[in-house]
This record gives sequence, structure tokens and C-alpha cells, in this order.
Amino acid sequence: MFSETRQQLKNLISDSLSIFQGITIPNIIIDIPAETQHGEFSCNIALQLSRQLKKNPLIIAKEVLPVLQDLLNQSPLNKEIGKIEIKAPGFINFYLSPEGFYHVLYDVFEQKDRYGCSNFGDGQKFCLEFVSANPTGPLTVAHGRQAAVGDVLVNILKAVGFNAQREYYVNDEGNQINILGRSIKARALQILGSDITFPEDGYQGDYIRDMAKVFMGQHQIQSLDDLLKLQDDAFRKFGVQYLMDLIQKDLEDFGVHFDIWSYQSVIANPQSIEALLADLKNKGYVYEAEGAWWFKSTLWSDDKDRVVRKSDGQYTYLTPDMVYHKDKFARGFSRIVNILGPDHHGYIPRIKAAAGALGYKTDDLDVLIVQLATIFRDGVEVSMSTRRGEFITLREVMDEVGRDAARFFFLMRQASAHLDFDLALAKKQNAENPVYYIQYAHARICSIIRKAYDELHLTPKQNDFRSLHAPEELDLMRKIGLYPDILVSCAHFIEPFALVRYLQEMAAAFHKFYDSCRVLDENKDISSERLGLIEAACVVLGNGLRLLGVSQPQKM
RNA sequence: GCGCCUGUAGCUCAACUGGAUAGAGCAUCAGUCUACGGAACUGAGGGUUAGAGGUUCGAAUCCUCUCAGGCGCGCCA
Repeated sequence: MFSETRQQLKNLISDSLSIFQGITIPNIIIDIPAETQHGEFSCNIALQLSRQLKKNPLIIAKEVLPVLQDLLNQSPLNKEIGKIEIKAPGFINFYLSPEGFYHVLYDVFEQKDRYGCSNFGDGQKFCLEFVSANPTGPLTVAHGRQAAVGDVLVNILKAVGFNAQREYYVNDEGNQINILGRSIKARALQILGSDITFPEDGYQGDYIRDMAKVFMGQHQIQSLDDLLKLQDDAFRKFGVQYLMDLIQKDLEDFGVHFDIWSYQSVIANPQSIEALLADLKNKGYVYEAEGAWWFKSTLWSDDKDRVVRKSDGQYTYLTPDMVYHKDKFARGFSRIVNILGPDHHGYIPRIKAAAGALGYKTDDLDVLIVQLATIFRDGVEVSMSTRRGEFITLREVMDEVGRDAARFFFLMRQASAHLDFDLALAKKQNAENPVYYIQYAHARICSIIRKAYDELHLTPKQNDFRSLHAPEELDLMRKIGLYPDILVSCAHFIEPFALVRYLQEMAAAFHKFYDSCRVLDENKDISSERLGLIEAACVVLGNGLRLLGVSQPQKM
């Protein structure tokens, strides 16, 4: 709603600037001021023009005002904008009329579950690849955060009109998988009494031992001889299958559903890899040196060229990944974004260079780095090392604090910022815990509406709010009206954090209103209008929580 | 050494991507309920936005340098 109004104001202002001949009109910006005393919308155009016109911005604003007011009077926007004021040093501020505020509520009741949705994305195909954890162990909290961020992002992208998909790239081949196979085999050997030493680079977690037992059961292995008859491939295949099942179960329980699972072994098969390398060689993007094959990634401003085929004939990680991205591009996405952990940030120029070599723009592929979450238990940091098998899994966190709190906490900071995750706080069921603060607001509203209906036979009004004009009531409406813009902003910056913050503010605005305005009043008109207002608030809280994948309790 | 990121209240973080008096939560202190869910609300204290220059109507935000911290830099994944 506000985005429409802002666009209309922009047009009016643009028209009103015709009084200045021969100037270049800068981009007109309609801001939403931090302070409500500056109105609902604000424009800095007079400040921007002051240099060009060589005039005091205040004077420019005063010259524009009558023209603008005149245009507004002839516009349908007139009944929603109460007044226009000029404030030093030259801002033009717009104040909504009560009708302008009520318009927000009409929108909510017209769109209900769809309130907040828009056509910002214009149906563009958007591929978000995230988690993509190697099947070498259970998902860690780092993956958990990436899963939460990615999942919510896709929810938001869909809400604002993108045709967005969740994709998981399974690295089911390569060095890591070889190590996995060797680790399982070594544990199985040990179980059967062999005194071999565990591989130096093997995965030391206890889960490998469990896997070895399951493996032996499946293959009916009783003796060392039985085991040694098996090909190494059997261990790898089993390991990948077992761990992918585990990972999929974890994600399922975390509420994350991927649309596409892409397997490296399928997409980046030997033929497609050879074909790609031949093609890049033809184009002069791959050359041989020192017995290895190098990708000329420096052509796209990478620091150095990268090996794609080692002198021993093996491919590096990058090579199948290039094939995979070629496959992704070929599927016709207008935007491709990969979420990676911070340890991979050096990889970005490389993979962007790959996009360039494949004939796309390096900007057609974006990489979003989601920083790590540090887990605190009783104020002490929990250390992490996958290799040594010391890590907290996503599963443990989910079991300990619940899915709602886990998802919410992972989103409580910007994805680009480190996150401290306090298990004790996430478990707390009181005001300190922001999840409960928001859910409580939702439940509280549901409870009031129930009571109004059961005991007073009152239902929320949806089309008339003329009695509502207290500051707390208008604040709540203003907040509700902001919601669609918040989603667009999240999509634009590919960052779900603003939604989390918004919902906290939304809940606060409701609690404030509740404390100063009695909903179930003697006056039935006021009651049903306020019921309408809080129902609208409830719709927004519910819609927002749903996008976060957090439950929206009717009672707690 | 080179590259990237970060530095805002005691703590954890915001600030609509250059706007108006830099805001929240926690913590501290002081308050608010005989009525709708107190899991709530109100108020106070707390800041030279690490520092120094620069750009302009205007800087936490952009540029340069300094300081402090983190990460990356293998024919690794």
C-alpha cells in the first residue's frame, strides 16, 4: 500500500518540478522518516536541487509547495494525504489523513493471507542454492543457519512475485567422499578386530562407527574376509546414501523442503566434464602448464588462474562445479544465488569467473555468504571441528530449543554478520525471548477476538474505523502498512533479517496499543473497530511468522 | 606480504543503502494492573559512531591514511 502511495507522490512531485525550466531532475526519493513528527513520507528533492538552482533549499521547497498542493487537490490521493509541510532544512513532508491510515486496514482485509504479497519479482525464475552440505556427516549449526536463511528467503521471494526454487547440490563424489568411504571401512575393520590405525584425515565422529555397524548388517559381514572382498565403492555408496537420508530427515524436521536435488555424479559425469574443458580450451580459457590444466579465471579479475585438472589427471572441486553451473544456467533462471559459508568466500571470484567463461555475466551469479553461528551453552562457547567430530548438530539444537526458536534465532542477525546463539535464552519462555514476544502478541489477539465473539457476540469491523485516531492506533496502522515494503526490501537485498526485526516492532506496536486502548469497551462501535484493527495486526503477524516458518499459536 | 570483512551505549545489534535530535533489546535504577492473557506497558541514566583528514546543502554510511580484530590466499574442498 505505501509503495503505491510513494509512487504516486513521486509522480506528483516530478510534475510539480516543471516550474523550474531547463534543469535535470535527479532521482526522486520518497523516504519514510524515522520520526513520526516528520510525517509518513518525506522528500528531499529541494535539498538535492539546491546546488543546481543555487538557491536555499527551503526557498525551493516553498516555491514547489503551492504547485504540489494544487496537483494533489486534483488527484485521488487527496483524501489520503492530510497535509504537506515544509521543514528545515528543506524537507517536504507528507502526513496521512485518518482515511489514509484506514486504507491500510482495507487492504489487509481485502488480501488476508496474501497481504504483503506483490509483483516485485515479475515472475522471474530465481534459483537459490543453499546448504549443499557434503554427505560426510550430519548437518551442523552452520548448515542450520544457512538452511533457515535460504528457506525464508525463498518464502519471501515467492511472496513478492519471484518464481523461486530451493536447490541442493549434492557433492557425492570427490576427495571428501573417498575419505568418507575409507573412514567407514577403517571403523568396520576395527570392529572386526583389526588393529589398523584410523586414517589421519578420516572423519572421527562417533557416527562413523554407527554407520560401520549398519553397513556390516546390510552386507551381512561376519569376518574380515567378508569385508575385504568388498570394493571401496561399496563403502562410499553406502556412506553417501546413509548420510543423505540423515540430512534430508534433518531438513524435513527443520521445515525446509528443497525443490531440486542436483547430484554431482549425475550432472558432472566424465563426458560432460570433458566436453566443458574442451570447449573452454577452444575458447582459450583453459591452458596447460606444469603438467596441469589451468582455468584463466584472471580474465574475470580473479587473483590467480585456477587448476581444473591436476597433473595426476584428477579434477579439482571447481571443475565439476563449473559443469553444474552450466547446467543451472541452461535451465533458464534470470537470477542464480548461492549461499555459502564464510570459509568459502575466496571461492567467489573463481565461480563468478566460471559464469563469465560460460558466456554469462559475472553478475548473473551472486554468492551470499552466511556467517557462522557461535553456540553458547551456559555462557561458554561450544567449539566446532567437523574433522575431530566435535560439533553441535542442527538436530541437537532443534531438539533442545525447538524448531520455532531455532529458526528464529538463526535469523536474528543479518546473514553477513556473526551470530551468537544462546541456547539458554532460546529455551526461555519469557519476555527475554523474542520468539515468544511475537508469538504472544499473536496468541493474545486471537484470545481477545475469541472472547469478544463468545461472550459479547462482537465481530471485527473491516470497512469502517472512523472512531480510531489515538496515536497508538495510528502507529499500529502505520506499522501494518509498512509490511509489503519490508518484504520487497528483503527480496531486494536478499536478506531476511529485516522481516524478523519488523515483526518484533510490529508486536511491540500491538502491545503498546493494547496497554493504552481498551478493545472490549462499553461502546460497541469502538470495540468492533478496534477488533478490526487487532485482527489486521494478527493477519500481518501471522503472515510474517509463516514466512519465517515459525508457528502462529492461537493460544500459548 | 596481498586480498576481503568488521569496528556504533556496559553487552548483543539497528539505522529505510547519503538525510532531520544515531535507535531497539538485554543489564541497571525508578514506576504502571480491582476490567480484554503481566509472557505486557511507561520513564531515567548511558555515545566525540575506533582515530585523523577529505568529498557536499548534509557522513555511522562514500574516498584516503592510521589503529584494532576476524577470515581468505596450495595441483584443497
